[in-house]
Amino acid sequence: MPELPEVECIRLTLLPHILDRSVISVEVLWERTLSGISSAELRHKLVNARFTDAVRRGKFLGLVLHTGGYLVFHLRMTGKLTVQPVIEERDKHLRMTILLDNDRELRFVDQRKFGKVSWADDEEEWVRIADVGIEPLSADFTPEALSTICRGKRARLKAVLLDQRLIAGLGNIYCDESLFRARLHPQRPCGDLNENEIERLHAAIQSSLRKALQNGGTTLRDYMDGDGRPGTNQNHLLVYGRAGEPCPRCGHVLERLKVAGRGTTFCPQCQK
DNA sequence: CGGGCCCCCTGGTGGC
DNA sequence: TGCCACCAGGGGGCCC
Repeated sequence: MPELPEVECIRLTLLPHILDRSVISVEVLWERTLSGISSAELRHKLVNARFTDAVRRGKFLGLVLHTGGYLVFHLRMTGKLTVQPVIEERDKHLRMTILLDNDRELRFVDQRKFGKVSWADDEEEWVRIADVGIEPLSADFTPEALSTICRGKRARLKAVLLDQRLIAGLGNIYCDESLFRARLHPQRPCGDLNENEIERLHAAIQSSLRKALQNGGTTLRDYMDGDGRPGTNQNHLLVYGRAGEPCPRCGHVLERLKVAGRGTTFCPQCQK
């Protein structure tokens, strides 16, 4: 499940492959992958346009064209974006492919069909589509900023961390990892945190995301970067997917519950 | 405001 | 070996 670190790794690995490449043709194999635009319209926007940049907001990836337009991706659960030689065999879950001017294709593969591709005519529209909260690795994300987000809220901590309108890019994996690192219970009412707990949570969010970035993302089943390579962060997860195993901090058995509709792994001993 | 549920999907799992 | 119910999960929508 691509979250902020995975989308960022895809952005970084994709960029050198698409930079200054022009679009020859566009093929949409599953029309419902598109959101807010038809394949005919998208073809019209893309053919002969040249990629100039790749940007990210939360889990949204924007590939920028020289026309000022943005090809916008949200990978949701199983979306994958790679650039590969056109002669290479196509995955059976290929949903869209864009032929570049160097005999390579930008391919969007998405087994579960939850992923979405959309289009923004300009930066303003991109900002409107990728309308999410503060970037947790930006300079703006200070303990004070986190405190403001949490203040007065009665919602559970995990629900707040998962809310993309508040903090951008955290999904189930990095929520559980961050809460464990911060030694905070996922069901704690958000507004109850004291200053020290806010600081712990702030540091934990940043360190779990930075570590995942360093490790090239977490590959549980599907994730791969723009070069088609898996990440290694799955070997460094502390609690996610480890229910029933001993807590790496205290040895108590890690437990699983449902919070905000998501499977949640935590240590009942360490996380208060 | 917040929680719960459904829906979109597919493939893996476990029960019979 | 086969069949089928069930589950996971990001996010939007809806209801209470």
